[in-house]
Amino acid sequence: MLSLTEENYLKAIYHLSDGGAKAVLTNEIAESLATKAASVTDMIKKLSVKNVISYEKYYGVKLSKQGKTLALTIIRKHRLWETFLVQQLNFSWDEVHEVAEQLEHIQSPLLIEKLDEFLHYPSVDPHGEPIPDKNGKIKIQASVTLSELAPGYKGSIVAVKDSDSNLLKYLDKIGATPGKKIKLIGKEEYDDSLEIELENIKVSISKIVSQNILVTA
Amino acid sequence: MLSLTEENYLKAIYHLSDGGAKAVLTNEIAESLATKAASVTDMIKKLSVKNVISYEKYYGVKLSKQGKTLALTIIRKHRLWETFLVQQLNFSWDEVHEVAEQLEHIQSPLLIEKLDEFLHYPSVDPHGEPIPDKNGKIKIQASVTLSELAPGYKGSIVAVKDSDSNLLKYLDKIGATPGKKIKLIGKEEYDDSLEIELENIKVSISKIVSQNILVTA
DNA sequence: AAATTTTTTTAGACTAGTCTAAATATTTAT
DNA sequence: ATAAATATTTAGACTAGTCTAAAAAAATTT
Repeated sequence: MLSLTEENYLKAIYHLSDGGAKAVLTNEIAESLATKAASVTDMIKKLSVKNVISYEKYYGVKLSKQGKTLALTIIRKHRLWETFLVQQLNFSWDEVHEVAEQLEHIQSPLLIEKLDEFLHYPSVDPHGEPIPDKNGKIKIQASVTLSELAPGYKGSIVAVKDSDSNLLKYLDKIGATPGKKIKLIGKEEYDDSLEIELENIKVSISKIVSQNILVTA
Repeated sequence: MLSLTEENYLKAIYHLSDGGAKAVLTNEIAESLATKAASVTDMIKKLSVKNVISYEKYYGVKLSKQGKTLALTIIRKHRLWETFLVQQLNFSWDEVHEVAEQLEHIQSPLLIEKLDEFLHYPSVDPHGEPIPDKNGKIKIQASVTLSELAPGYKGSIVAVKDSDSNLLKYLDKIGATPGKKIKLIGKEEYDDSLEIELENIKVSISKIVSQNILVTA
């Protein structure tokens, strides 16, 4: 059984390691959790003793199989709650992140089972991110960030990476939400801003925004 | 802003003081929270500094106006979540207490507003207990415990006091749920057990059970 | 290859909440 | 009214999680 803080560390490590694929550095964790490297070192030791990560001094951290499963459970809960908040309680997609950060720590497997059923077993959350099933399996939809593509591309929006409320409000305003058809018209070499088309309307978006939009590969 | 622990103390004090009516002793709080009197003394000092209770050494604790409001907010959240779990997620009424104990600490006024609306502003929870509205107002349904009444009484069940899962399962089995019509047929002087009638079926219940059933006055 | 910079770890201190054991106050019984 | 019992508080210690400052290791630059 993990404490709330331990769960947050595990989740951060999962995201920073691209789902457990690569090792994560102490400083990366510290930055992501807005804490200090010294605190991270301490927590890493604790998590290591609990066998949810493996840890080598001055090297970094990798999730163990068990750690990965636990991280996926937390992410599953987070995304199911976000889905509930948007679909059932009429939250807008930019309002749900902070609340879901709290709800994801509620301990009750039965609750999550029943919530999943209530929502008819959704496969993606309101931001297009996949929801792990109860065994931790994720259905990955192949995607690339819009910033990696060249003019001429046609496809549709899969997901939005960042949960920042201002970004989400902006994307909502220009109609850039998961499922929408999108065309890449042009690219400005000077600042890498993109000219895109959404439902026959052309919009220009900055590089940083384009890096947060995932589209069909 | 209160910590989770502080919220639990406040809630315990609210219940033990009959809604803020009377002073509560250190030992009562300790017993109710399964902690030690010394810990209670420490916490009492903290809550006192925060002006949510008033405290006199060797005397006890009373809720301040602000403390009462905060306690009611927590109770409102608890009972709304219980209602959600039973009505929407198909929990049985004996399964909801522990989960609601966690959910009641989620901090988001918007969430509670939306949940209340989603549930169509319920006035009582699945156990018949009244749900405070957003201003902390409670609609009290006049009631007495079954144990106080004499044979010949006819009325209906208002609420069940204890949240113990085994009690609730038992009451469910004999059909003693809020709203049900009930008659008091007889009383056994030796052990104060009662003969009652629920939907034309006679059942005998023990004194301790009768003390937990609230019926219309 | 040595010097410098960056990253990570250790050492020691702090807060919230808890505990045990001892001291003190209050209540109850004689 | 005094003794005994009970309740409450204080004192000091412990854990989880955090921090700053200093030490140590690794990476980078020259």
